[in-house]
Amino acid sequence: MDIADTAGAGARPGLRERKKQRTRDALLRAALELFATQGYEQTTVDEIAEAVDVSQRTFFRYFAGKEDVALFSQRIAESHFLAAVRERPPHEAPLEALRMAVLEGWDTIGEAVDAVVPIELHMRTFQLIESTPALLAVHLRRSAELEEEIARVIAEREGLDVDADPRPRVAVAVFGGVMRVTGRLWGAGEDSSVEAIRELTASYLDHVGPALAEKWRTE
Amino acid sequence: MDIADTAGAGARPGLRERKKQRTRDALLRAALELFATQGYEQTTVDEIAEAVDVSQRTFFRYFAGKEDVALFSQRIAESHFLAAVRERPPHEAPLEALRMAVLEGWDTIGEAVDAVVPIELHMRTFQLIESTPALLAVHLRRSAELEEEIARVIAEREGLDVDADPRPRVAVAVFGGVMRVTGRLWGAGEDSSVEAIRELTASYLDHVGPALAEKWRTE
DNA sequence: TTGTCAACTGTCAGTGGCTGTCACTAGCCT
DNA sequence: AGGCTAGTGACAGCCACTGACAGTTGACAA
Repeated sequence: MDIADTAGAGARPGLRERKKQRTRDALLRAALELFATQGYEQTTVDEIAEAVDVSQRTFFRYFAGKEDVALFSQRIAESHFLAAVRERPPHEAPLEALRMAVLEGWDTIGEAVDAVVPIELHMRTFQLIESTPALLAVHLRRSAELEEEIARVIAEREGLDVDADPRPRVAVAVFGGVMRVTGRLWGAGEDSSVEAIRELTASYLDHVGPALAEKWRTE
Repeated sequence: MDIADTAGAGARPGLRERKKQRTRDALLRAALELFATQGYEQTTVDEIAEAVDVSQRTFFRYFAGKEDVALFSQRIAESHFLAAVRERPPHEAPLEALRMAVLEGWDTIGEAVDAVVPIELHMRTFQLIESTPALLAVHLRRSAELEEEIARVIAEREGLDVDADPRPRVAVAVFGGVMRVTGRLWGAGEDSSVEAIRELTASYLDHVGPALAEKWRTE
């Protein structure tokens, strides 16, 4: 038994492991920085690798592909949100739980992401994704996968079988639809702050009821 | 003035045009057939071109890329659905109009698509899209674009400004969310018939109300 | 009919994302 | 100290896609 093995959370991984972590980190930041300044398509993998002074081959050993780097911090945000949903008190109605989870997710996104990437860069990357067709496509597919997971969580909360009762998936799909619109609109807008998308989300969720009403005209 | 010019709808385009049409058609069918039998990723553009006996370069003159061919008949289906929405009587509530449009869209999908591709092949391709990550991603992005267009149509129906009132986009997003789930579930299931997805769609749309309810447990 | 023009096509060369292979270097562990 | 192996670079190769150029073939007028 070794000291490092007993050090618990503060365990210092070996030199090899630390080096790996540094390389992955450097690649990630270099990539996002390049994407943000030159655009995604205008940046080649060779450039990213060169900026970190490793071979292109090594880049592909750390990331599955160019898209993978671009969407890396998004993945963290996704699991952050998923965790928030799981922690919602069981007495809340499904849609209320989802609503609270996103809002709280946005409030605490900083702590979750900052360890890997500065939030400001994360948000700029989010905007980049919304305006880059190739990235948006993959992002949407992954969102669909996330929705499936969330649907299972909701079903469990309510003690239902996802495959037997359509409501979990429908509820999550409805919710996901609204999230997508807000993401798009936020990305197209000027204000790239976290607060901006948080408020937009809250506002749009409030309009789900009215949007489903039979008659929209009030007079 | 030429006979061909006066023949109206039955106008016979020149030989050159006919040849082009035949090539495009041959490429499309060859591609879909190959995709259906070997899978999308296992099929190279060279194979498709070779099957039609044209150069690879020519393939790219007809289609923007490999994805483009795979999603070609989908595009027709999309505009078919969009047209159906536009033709809905103005007295229907937004969500009702959307619901009717899809259902009617499925009922008449045959006439719309068959001119270019046999429906059976079209439906098989749809399933292929759902099970091929790269295609699904692009499909979802295009669906998002379609939603934007539909939101404008809905806004116009109701005499609203899309950018001022959130309801059109929210309503369409909700609807789109449900459509996506049904598409996914249908794709994962056994029955690849048009009727199957039509019924699934109708059923899931009926569950939007219940899914948004405060309490799901009835007892 | 013939000749000119423009559209369509094939060939070739090249870029960029991505993968397999293999030899070599450098942490790790005894 | 020395063997083991994870991690890396160099190289070769596949595939989607693009630009450039030259050859071919319908379209159209003289």
